[in-house]
Amino acid sequence: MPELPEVEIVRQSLEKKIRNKLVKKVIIRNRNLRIKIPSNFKSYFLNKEIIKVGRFSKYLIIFLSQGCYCIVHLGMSGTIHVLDNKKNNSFTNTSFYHSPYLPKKHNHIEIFFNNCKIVYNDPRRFGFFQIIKDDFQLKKRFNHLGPEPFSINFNLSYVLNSFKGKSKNIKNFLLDQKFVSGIGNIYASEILFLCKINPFKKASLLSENECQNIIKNSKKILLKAIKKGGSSIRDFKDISGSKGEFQKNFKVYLQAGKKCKNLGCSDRIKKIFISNRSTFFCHSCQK
DNA sequence: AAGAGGCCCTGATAGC
DNA sequence: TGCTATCAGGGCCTCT
Repeated sequence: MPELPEVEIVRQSLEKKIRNKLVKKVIIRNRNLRIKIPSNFKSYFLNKEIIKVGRFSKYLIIFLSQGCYCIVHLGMSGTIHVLDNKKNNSFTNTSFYHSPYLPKKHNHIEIFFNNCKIVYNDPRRFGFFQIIKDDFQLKKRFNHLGPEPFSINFNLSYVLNSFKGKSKNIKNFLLDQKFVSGIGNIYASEILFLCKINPFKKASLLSENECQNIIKNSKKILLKAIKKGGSSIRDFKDISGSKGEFQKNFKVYLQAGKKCKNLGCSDRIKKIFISNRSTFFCHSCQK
């Protein structure tokens, strides 16, 4: 589900809800996420304050008082829900008003505050919560990831240098988090359509101008998606259950068989598979 | 050693 | 209705 824009939407709404709040109670219902929840997990949250909620790439970073962090990754199907406690008097489940958006199954983690609780739901359990004990470990944790598209380090010389001598196609490069972090399968297709570059094209064959376009349009697409509240296909919603709007702006993703949206093009969008990931493009516009 | 593919897991949907 | 097959927004691991 979540690429950088969706995670950023979750971050923004989550921070408003839990910043500066004290954790009163934690319930773990299923420890078997992608990274197993350790037995001492609760102690890092209990009676700690949420200093802020940050993000790098597709990872949320919960800053906990006393210098610890909790990294949250939503995997493919993870969602975070906030439920307000309008009675404000106890921590039993029934004291929280029912949220119509909260699924009945797969609510693995619940973190309680005085007047609300957050619930982590993840049917496929590809996501995780991971405690990071200090700044050094935090830096190390993200060491293998490339710059975000917004970073000044994601520039022409970096891109040209990364592509040099490589046989990998550009679609796989955009999905490679070591190269650039935060782009996933939806936005990779959208970016390449905007750049008019064929997803199969070997990155080393891209012109300087095409590389500039990749940089420019990666920023453009992700920023626009954030502005629209992310993309909601299937089940992405923000923490209060509102859907994003960017899926209405998809030019190629999930548009197989439909007419290309470029003016004057009468071709239809094709769906193909590259490295087992669905890829959408216009054969006429993307060379 | 770069790069492709399999795999972790459950649910929704399509087709019979 | 109910079975089976396929696919899904990620990322790590293994094999070639």
